[in-house]
Amino acid sequence: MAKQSCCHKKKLRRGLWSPEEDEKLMNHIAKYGHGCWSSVPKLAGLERCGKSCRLRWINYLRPDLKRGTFSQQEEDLIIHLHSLLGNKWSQIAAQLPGRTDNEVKNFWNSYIKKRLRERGIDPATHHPLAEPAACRAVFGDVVDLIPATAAPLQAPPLADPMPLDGVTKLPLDWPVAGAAAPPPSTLPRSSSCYLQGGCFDMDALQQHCGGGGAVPAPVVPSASSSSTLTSMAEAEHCNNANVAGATLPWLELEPNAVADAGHIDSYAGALDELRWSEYFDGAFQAAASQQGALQPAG
DNA sequence: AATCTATCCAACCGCTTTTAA
DNA sequence: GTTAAAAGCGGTTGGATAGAT
Repeated sequence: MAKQSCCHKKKLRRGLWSPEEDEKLMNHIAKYGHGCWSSVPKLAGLERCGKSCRLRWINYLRPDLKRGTFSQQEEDLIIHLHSLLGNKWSQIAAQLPGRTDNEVKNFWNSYIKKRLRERGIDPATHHPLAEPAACRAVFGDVVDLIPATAAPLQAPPLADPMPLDGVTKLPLDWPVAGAAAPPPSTLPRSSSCYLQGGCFDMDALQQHCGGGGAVPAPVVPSASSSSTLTSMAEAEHCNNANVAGATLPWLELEPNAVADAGHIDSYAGALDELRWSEYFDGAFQAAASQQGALQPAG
């Protein structure tokens, strides 16, 4: 027989919370704090299990919750952090003030995942959805720089479970794909892929290219509103494209020329679309052809 | 207007980790 | 060192709602 939850065992209320229950829980915590969660329902006069109370408080009642739709910056940050941490929702949420792990997880599953797939990126690996063989054909041995794990952009095992906390509590106004990045010394090594405009590991790449500055300057997208989806594409491919001598077409676009702020959003959207279509139609093929040119004849 | 379908999100479930006795 | 309880976490489910037919 399947194990029953604590709520089942004690025949406690389940399902959605009523405003009255919320009020009871709020009042109790406001007066006494939560203390031991298992004792909260009894003390607060609720027919819920402590676990349920805790969840309700954390995900819904906490006064410091932000709620509402996620901003572009938050979205960027989530994607970025997911590429580093994987499905560590609590750790990702810890970098987003006022957001809960549940909220971030839901946002990822219902929105970002879909967006990434639409863009041809595997949300699980942050790699293009292209066939591995085709990918290798295009990117050649540069692909070897990418760890063959499920999460290629993932940081190395973290000694501190949450080093990001101490090192880079990233401000939400930080321009993820914008202008100057924070000093590299303040950032996790593995973050360079996004923060510096997109390399998996500049050192490794440099070595791969023979060192001595053979690596082109990192590509720093100029569009202020460009999403991390774009950054990811850059992070995923810019090295490949650069190494292969291809220039990403959108880099020449000048969003600053769009003076009317009211059109920024639609412009950004259009720009995003343009980048992706041009990227796959242009730079991708350019890289492919370049790669082909590098292959021994025959 | 009725029905179907897709989407979103709050809440639950069960497992793991941490803490206290 | 062992054990049980509590807390934390990530995956999943189910209900509400919006949009399409």
